[in-house]
Amino acid sequence: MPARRSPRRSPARDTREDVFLAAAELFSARGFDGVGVDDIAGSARINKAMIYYHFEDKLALYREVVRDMLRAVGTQVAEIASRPDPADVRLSAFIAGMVTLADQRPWFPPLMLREIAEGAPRLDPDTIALMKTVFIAFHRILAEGQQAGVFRTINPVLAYMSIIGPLLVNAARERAASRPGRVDFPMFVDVPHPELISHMQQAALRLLAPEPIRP
Amino acid sequence: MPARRSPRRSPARDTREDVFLAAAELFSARGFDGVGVDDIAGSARINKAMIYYHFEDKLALYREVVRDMLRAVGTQVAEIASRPDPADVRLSAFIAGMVTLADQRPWFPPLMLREIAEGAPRLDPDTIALMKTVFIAFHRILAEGQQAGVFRTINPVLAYMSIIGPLLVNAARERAASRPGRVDFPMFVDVPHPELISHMQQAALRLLAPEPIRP
DNA sequence: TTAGATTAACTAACTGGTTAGTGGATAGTA
DNA sequence: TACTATCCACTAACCAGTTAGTTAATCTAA
Repeated sequence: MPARRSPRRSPARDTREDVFLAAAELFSARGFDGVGVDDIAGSARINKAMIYYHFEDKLALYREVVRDMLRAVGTQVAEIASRPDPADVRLSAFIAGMVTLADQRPWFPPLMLREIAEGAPRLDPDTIALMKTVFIAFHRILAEGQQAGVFRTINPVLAYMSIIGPLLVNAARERAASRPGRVDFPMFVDVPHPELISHMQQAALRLLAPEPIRP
Repeated sequence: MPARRSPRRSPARDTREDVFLAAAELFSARGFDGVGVDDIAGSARINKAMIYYHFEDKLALYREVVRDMLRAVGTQVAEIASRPDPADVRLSAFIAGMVTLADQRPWFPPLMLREIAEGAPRLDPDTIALMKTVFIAFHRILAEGQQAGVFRTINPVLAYMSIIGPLLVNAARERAASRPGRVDFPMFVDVPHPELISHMQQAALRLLAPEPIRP
């Protein structure tokens, strides 16, 4: 029998990793329901069946992407929160860390915004627990800063929103703008990361400063 | 010529409106691709074909939801921006107005976050233009405040993100928390709107205050 | 003032295309 | 040979959109 199969892919490639990255990219851009398993297979240049060989199903693949990203964020911010530095320094590091993580995993912000928008109905309890970790790390910095007198009294949830909200929205906006087929929007300009970081650090410190702005 | 009649089988029920509201609710919760036309029909308790009787197709229905919402936001913030009040007063009104609008059209924030996350690839130029309107209104308040010396120099895009980011994320978070099948999250607590408004107004004024926070 | 004509509003059942997931075969490797 | 990685071809379910036909409110004319 003559072999009618197409040639095998070179073993140097890590198929599982290829699938993961393609899935992260696509889920980030179009959401869970907006991406077909065939799309992922095509983007990763592998056969669709390989996805089911390496992952249980589409949902498990999606969860793995989200879990990977939340694990990275969670461990990093927990480390920052437990440093011996003063709270305002740790807060600045928290912000810089978030920007860096969004740079390393650019699919993180849009994916996160979607999960917030729909109340994370697809995530398992373990992954939800990782989301909590990030808030808890922020809350620790805030509470210790308040005890030390460098931060004012403030609703922690609102403070958290005021910091991660702009970071997520800005990152998602930039990412969407950089994708092909983007929309012409005066708002869709590039902001250099150093400028973004110092803006957000300044905004956070102004938000939390104990004295009123105009005595 | 005889006047065109306006027959209504059962005047108590407006089918088109029912479809619109069901679609807004579902698109907001699950996104364009996460909602089937059958879902909308079922939720509105009408036959699926009626959706195609009242709207061109699924995409046209989606666009109508987004356009309605952006029109309301656009006209309201344009009106606020053109008031004779000082810039800081207008900025506070801008924030209060956004919260009120999110209250009247609760599907607005999640839908908007999704559109930001994916770069609004489904929206037509007219709808995009409405999005620009909102930014332009904010920009006008900011620029006039800077000229009057009540606001400091700041990147307008970052300032915009710093204000609408928390508003959108917070509203989406609250909405997701109130939906059935929600997730248990310490962050998912209710924040009363007056508290939210005054927090965001204070945050915005602190962000834009000309003097450094610690002289 | 009533018998038909007209039309908006509606329904049930269908169609053609798509999608998540599978079964089974093949090839490289230890 | 046994095991792992890979691909082809298929299926069952689903989903956007259509079609043919029904119902009832209003209009027209004798």
